[in-house]
Amino acid sequence: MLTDRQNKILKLIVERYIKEPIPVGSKVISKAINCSSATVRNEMGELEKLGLLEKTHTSSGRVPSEAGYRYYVDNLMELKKMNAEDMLKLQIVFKNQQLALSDVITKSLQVISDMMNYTTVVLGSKSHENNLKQVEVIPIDDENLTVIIVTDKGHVEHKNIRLQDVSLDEVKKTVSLINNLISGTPIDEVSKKLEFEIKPIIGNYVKQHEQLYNAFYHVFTDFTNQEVNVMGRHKMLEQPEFSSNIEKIKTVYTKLENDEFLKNIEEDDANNIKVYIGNESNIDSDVTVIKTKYKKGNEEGTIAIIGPKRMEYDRVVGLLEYMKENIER
Amino acid sequence: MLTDRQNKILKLIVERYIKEPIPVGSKVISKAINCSSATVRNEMGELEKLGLLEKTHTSSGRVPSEAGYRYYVDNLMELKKMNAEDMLKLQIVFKNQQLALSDVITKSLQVISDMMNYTTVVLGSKSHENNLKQVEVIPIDDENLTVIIVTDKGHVEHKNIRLQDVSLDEVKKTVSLINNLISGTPIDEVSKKLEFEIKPIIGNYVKQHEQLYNAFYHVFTDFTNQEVNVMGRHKMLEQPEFSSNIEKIKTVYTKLENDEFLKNIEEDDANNIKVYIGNESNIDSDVTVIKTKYKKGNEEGTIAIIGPKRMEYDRVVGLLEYMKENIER
DNA sequence: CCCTTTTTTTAGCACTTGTCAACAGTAGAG
DNA sequence: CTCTACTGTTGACAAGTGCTAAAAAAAGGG
Repeated sequence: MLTDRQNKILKLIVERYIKEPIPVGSKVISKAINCSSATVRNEMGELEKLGLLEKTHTSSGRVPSEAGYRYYVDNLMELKKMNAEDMLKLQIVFKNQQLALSDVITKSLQVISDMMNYTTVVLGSKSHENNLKQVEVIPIDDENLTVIIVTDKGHVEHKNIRLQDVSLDEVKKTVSLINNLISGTPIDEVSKKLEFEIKPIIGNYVKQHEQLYNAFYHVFTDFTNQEVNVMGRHKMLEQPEFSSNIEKIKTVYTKLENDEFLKNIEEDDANNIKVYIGNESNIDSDVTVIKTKYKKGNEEGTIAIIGPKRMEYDRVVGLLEYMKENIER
Repeated sequence: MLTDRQNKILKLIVERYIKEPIPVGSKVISKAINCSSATVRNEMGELEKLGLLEKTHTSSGRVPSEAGYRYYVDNLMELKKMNAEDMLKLQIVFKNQQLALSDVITKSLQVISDMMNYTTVVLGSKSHENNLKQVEVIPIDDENLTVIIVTDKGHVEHKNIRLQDVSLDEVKKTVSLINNLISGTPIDEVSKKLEFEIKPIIGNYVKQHEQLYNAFYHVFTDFTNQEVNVMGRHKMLEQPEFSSNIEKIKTVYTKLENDEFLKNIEEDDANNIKVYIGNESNIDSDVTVIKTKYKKGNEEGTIAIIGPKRMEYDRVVGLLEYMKENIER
């Protein structure tokens, strides 16, 4: 357990370092807490022994360690209220009644990325959690048609397919078969069910049944198994810890462009706000991910803010809380 | 007009520099053309006077200038045939009969990005060139529904909207009004026509006509005015000219993430393959864009490959020619 | 006051260029 | 056939540049 003074010092160091990424020395702190710099040095030494601070080299100021940030987030941080201006910007998006929920979320995270200068991510619900609700087709011309798939969680997706020598009537019959026989099935299992429950039936009355089956088969296997939306990737470039290290930029950017990778953000099923600091983020030792799940009716997903380890934790956590609240009611 | 020997030297320098980004000196060339290095130096001096070569500093080897690359592309380059392996990879995509054309193109450019290690871009046709063909609605639940818009160029898009206290019947009537009265209109002008031709009519029989009108209005104003698909942005990071210069990475990446910006690639309406070298690319002095339009039936768009100025022009142009051929037949 | 890191300075190395004088081959005039 | 003037080529050398590693100086904190 830390003393009050140690807590105070640690908090000061973390917040100062977040403000400006230069190691903070004992002098600056001593002024702020009315102690001699020597006293502060002793306390800093103690905090270093506890693994909460570290030095970049033998004789520099201290920098928070990963554990230091963790301790700060868990024990010292005071949530920051949003300022009126930022709140207004978000309310404009929220108040737009015509927008579907998923669009509201995407747009507001776009706004957040710009106002916080961090990268933001929206993850939809996974396909195995989505059940097929409805399939519709719209003919485009004699060869092409659009298939629309609606899931019970409100996820809608469309795909264009090409069919030769298949009549629209045959397609419509097949669609109504699918709607009657396998709606309610998790999207992931639809293609399997198509094979065993639909293919045998259409084999009897559709000439090009193999082709028709194949087309629908691919529509469902290609179904986005989880929507991933990343906003403001380049905000990461502005962070000084990256703009001086090309290798880091490469690894971070490659991960930020890999949807499959970003899906891992959702690994934790907790409903509250989670903070993954440095290596915990699985992206880079200098990256922090803050995320939360949201759930409104039967729609759910994850929103995340990605920034440097030196991120403004108090502002971001406060903001995410505000977002979650606004989404869920 | 350049002499044969000058052409030969310029070609050697460009190709060598493309292979490895180090200024090429007179010795290397002298070996390749059976001349003394002094002779080569004389010729190189001549080429520099003509503005085709330049030096990085007073006493370094020569590097092609922008005009040098231009001359190479226009006069010296011999198109390279694709190797069998690469061709096979693309044929797998092309041979997939069920895929709609736009999906074939996107997928094959994804493949190309991986095999060439360049960034690739697909631009769809612009919204003002697309005319509304058909609108459909699919009810999701009592508040939400999906609107599907189909254009005459085969572009399909769907949007989810929320309507309160509007009956499905009213929506369907409105949709059939739209289909009857304003299909054929350029997408850009649909919202205007909605106001003058649809709004007055539905005002008579729909209670929440304002809301209904607003929803459709936004569906059309939010219609993607041009689809932009970028693949393999991070390939740019691997290029040595960028990985040693953070500023360049920032500017290039910010532009590569800005869809509005990328749309400028299509400025030129030419149908053949166009090469924009360095500053001509409008992205960065070290970036080259090679692009071509394609047109198949009533679908059209632009595909582009973006790489360093030091890009393998012969391979890329050959590849784009192959792509264009395969798409258009 | 001591100590370590960081920055600046310095020196040496490897490389390429430009220049110049010598040289070889060619074509035309006498 | 020979002489001459000219052009293009060659080898050698001095000068300039960037890069690297080592040494020296400066800065900042304990």
